[in-house]
Amino acid sequence: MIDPQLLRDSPDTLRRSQEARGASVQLVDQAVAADADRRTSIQQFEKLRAEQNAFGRTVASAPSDQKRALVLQAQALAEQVKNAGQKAADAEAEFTRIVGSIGNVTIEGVPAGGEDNFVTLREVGAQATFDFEPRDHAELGELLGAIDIARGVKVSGSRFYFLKGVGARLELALMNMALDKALAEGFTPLITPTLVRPEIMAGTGFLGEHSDEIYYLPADDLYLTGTSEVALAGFHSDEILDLSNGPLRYAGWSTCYRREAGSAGKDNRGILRVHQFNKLEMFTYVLPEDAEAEHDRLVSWQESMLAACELSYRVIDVAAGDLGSSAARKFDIEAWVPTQGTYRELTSTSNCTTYQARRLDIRYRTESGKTTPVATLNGTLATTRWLVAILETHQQADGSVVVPAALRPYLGGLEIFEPQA
RNA sequence: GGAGACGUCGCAUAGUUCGGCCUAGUGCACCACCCUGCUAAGGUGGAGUACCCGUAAGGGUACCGAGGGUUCAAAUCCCUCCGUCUCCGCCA
Repeated sequence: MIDPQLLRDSPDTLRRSQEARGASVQLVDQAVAADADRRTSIQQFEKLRAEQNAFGRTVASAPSDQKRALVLQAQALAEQVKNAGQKAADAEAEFTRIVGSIGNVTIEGVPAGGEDNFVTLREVGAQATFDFEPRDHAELGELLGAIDIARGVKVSGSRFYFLKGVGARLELALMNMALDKALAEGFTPLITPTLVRPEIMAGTGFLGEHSDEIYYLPADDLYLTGTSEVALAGFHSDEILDLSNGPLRYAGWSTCYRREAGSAGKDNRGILRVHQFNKLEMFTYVLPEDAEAEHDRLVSWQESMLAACELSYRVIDVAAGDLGSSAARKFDIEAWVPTQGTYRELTSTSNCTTYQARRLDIRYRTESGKTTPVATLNGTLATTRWLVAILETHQQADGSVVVPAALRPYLGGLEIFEPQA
């Protein structure tokens, strides 16, 4: 949720942000009107309620012969209070609905426009070249006995797979390397629930535009999370945090589930786009004024992971129209995928400023003792998808794959994945 | 899965019998000041969260796990949900 104060003080800021996102500018004016409406109806209700409270005390202390008449009067007042209360509740709900649909205010410098309007901040590492016809990761995975797509489909349907042998080991190695990286930076590791309640899913903003991306279990009224961000953000919901010793940083590991509705026919081959994968996610709670610096730190940690995997990549500043509603700015790191001749997203890191925290009621105390929302940020440190880029980038003519040096300690010293006979 | 108990302002507790004297008492911890010659004790006062009005001082409303209901009036009565604990059963 945006800061309601901003709505009153500088609605133009919000209008510009909505415009950059390609979202409704008119929504801002509706919100301003709903805010005014809400406040007058609250005033009316509270005034009546105060009268009723005062009257109640006279009724209680009145002699019994007067009580009957007083109660009669009180009944009329109660009716008015009830109506005013209903009106106030309705106005509040309407205000919340409208304000809730306004996206976070984008940060100065975020490119306007849609998916294709991103700005490339930097390209790092040479793109792999081969003096043979490179195999794609699906083929390599089969050759190495690392990925078994056919059996995944047999057991669970399309977009499911088994990681097997060195494939399973590579994924665990990658996750462990990422975890060590996180530990070195002071993160607290968390293994998070992947089934969450509706309030938590709604609080993190995933039930809005992404709702048909999410698996839902009606028998239990629970949602399967598409990222541990959901549980990590919910972790401190309704709490007042102490950030005086610096940011709270969590590294959450979990399996992620995505329906991939609407992407039928897209990335059908291999494990680039699947219904289930694993991810190590960074999530940090920081003071609002430190959020942008923290965002840069998250990106640099991600970059060091890609560098450790010896991948070629670019960092992009995602355009306003392609941000989720919670994000004020988002950097994606995309790795070069040789057989596709293009960059594909391996990580994403969002600065949600105070937007997500306001909805989840996560605050800290300022020096004056007032409570105010914290800023939250999240970013990927490793996912199953990385296997695609790692396998393809480091392949050799015979179908073997050289293991990046940094990963070897996590694979018992294994230096090369050999094709199976 | 069966049976039962419980959820109160940081922590601990009172209040729920029989609705109004609860604007929720008390202890501990906390903050400020006072007193006291010293690691202690005592005194006075303050202190929750959110929202509304107000430049402010201040005033008001709501909150007793959550949401509904009954009532002139709900911590207290009724319903639903969530959670915790104990015992039994079953099973990793």
